[in-house]
Amino acid sequence: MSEEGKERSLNFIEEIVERDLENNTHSGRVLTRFPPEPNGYLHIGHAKSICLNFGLARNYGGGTNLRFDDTNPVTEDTEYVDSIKNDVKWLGFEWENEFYASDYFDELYAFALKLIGDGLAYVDDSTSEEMAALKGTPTIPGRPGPYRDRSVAENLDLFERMAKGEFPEGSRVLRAKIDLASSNMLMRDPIIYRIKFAEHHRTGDKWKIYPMYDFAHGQSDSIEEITHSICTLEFVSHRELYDWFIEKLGIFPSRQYEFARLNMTYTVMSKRKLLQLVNEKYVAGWDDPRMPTISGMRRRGYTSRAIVDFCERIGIQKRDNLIDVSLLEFFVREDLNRISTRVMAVFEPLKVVITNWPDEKSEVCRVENNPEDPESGHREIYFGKEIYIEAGDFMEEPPAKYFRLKPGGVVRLKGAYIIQCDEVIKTDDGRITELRCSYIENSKSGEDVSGMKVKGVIHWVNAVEAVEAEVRLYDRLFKAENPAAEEGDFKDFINENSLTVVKALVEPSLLKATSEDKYQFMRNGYFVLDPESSSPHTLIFNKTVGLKDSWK
RNA sequence: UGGCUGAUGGUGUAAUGGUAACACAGAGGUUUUUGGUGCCUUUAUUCCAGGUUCGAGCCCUGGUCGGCCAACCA
Repeated sequence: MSEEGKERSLNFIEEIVERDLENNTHSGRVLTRFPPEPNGYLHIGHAKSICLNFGLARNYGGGTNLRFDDTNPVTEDTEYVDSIKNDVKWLGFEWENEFYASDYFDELYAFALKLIGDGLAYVDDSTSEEMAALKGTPTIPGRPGPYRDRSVAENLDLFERMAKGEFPEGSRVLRAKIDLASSNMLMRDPIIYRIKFAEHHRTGDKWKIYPMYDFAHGQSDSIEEITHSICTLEFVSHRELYDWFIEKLGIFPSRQYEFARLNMTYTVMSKRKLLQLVNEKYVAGWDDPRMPTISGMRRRGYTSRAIVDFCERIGIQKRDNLIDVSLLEFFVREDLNRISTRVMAVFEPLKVVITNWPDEKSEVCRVENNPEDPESGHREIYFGKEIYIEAGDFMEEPPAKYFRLKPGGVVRLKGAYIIQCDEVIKTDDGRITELRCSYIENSKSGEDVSGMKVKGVIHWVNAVEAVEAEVRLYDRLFKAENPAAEEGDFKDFINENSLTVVKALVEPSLLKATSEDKYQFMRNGYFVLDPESSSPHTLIFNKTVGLKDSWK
């Protein structure tokens, strides 16, 4: 993937992998995993993790398991499983195996039994308040509770009966017996199993007890013989526990490494917050084009290539970061510029009548589909007596250096003729309703022998063949650069103008658009058909991102 | 006030004891039948204080500042 001749420097995880390869750790095998919890849709932060995990495997001849971390039946659902699989595939990655932590519930249960047998786990009947009180604080060590020294036999009996559903939810837990005085709070006898009677999306009502993250994740890694288990920084303090279980259980020594999660300006990146936006209807759903979700970005017209390029550019590190969303947009534009079909669409139509054009005459114009791609060919559009231009492309009293249309001025109609503005028609109250222009006869695009030099080129649509379309314009979802870091509720910083809907007139070639096709509405931005459209009668386009605009 | 972890332009990322570089963003120019693209130029960086060294962004010591940890979430 790196440019030839010049070697890309390795990030710290690649260095670890290369060192392991050199030392023949795990016989030179590299197996990573991507472990989402199916309780929400994937976002751009997950894309970073996906690119890391799958990219590592790809570069070092290994594989990546997709493993759903489904240990909490209360929040998880198959809808999320399906969306996650779809998003990973769309990003262009293939997993070695599709696994579920719930596949391992029997083994995990056996692991718990072993710990109890070894005197390393016990059943605690305390309430969560009592437990919290006995746990101490970071500066005050915890104290043992009354159940800590139960016999192995009693623990075994109680735990088996928990599993059978003999005790009510929340009445007892299984805890690892480690060190109540540890400076790491997670080592102060962490809960490893709790009672829940909820229906699990895969195991149904088979289980009445479910393992906690710390007693499922690392063990799942071990069972699959994952060599490099990569997660985000907030799990650093879990690593001590992760290693403790591997040692006490005597299972495959997977190793955990942590990197900084992605943060991006003007959005939020936690599933909890995104779920709130969905549930409280601030957005239309997880795939709302304003969401930082993979599905939202896809619907908005972002390409997987742009997202993958972005993830590669931002790198992997351990320091906290807040990445400028304009970097993502740069990669989106870069990709779209080379692949999108150029078309014309007018958002705020201003009627132009070509006075010296014969009434019924329609003339074909041949326009390039994509100047960046010689293979893309041309298409035909028709020029006629009555057209629409963008209202903003005409100014009655323009500032200096304005080189679009003005009274008495000339402008090139993209792909067609040069016109001159002869007359401005207004209502009584001064509103401009129509322009009367004349075209320059021998100035047609491609066969221009007029000798005129025209600085301005504007887009247009022919009144008789233009098609109406709804266009959804998006702005950032939040007004604050880092809403999650602001004081108070992040929702107070929602940008209430993040969606603007306009009616546009577009060229008829758009009638056959699909949501796979990427378009550039010339001089405006990149657009994609929304899946809600039912062509040909309700065309709906999403604005992916605007063109850069150096005119102000 | 415990433990863990981190600190390089506005934002990211490199430089692995030897000239602080690349990208984005900003500014300016040029080309252009998109005020797009391309091309060129430009602004701006090692948290602080000591130490080791011929030489420190990098190593050592001490500070400062940020993040994470006291869910029957992951």
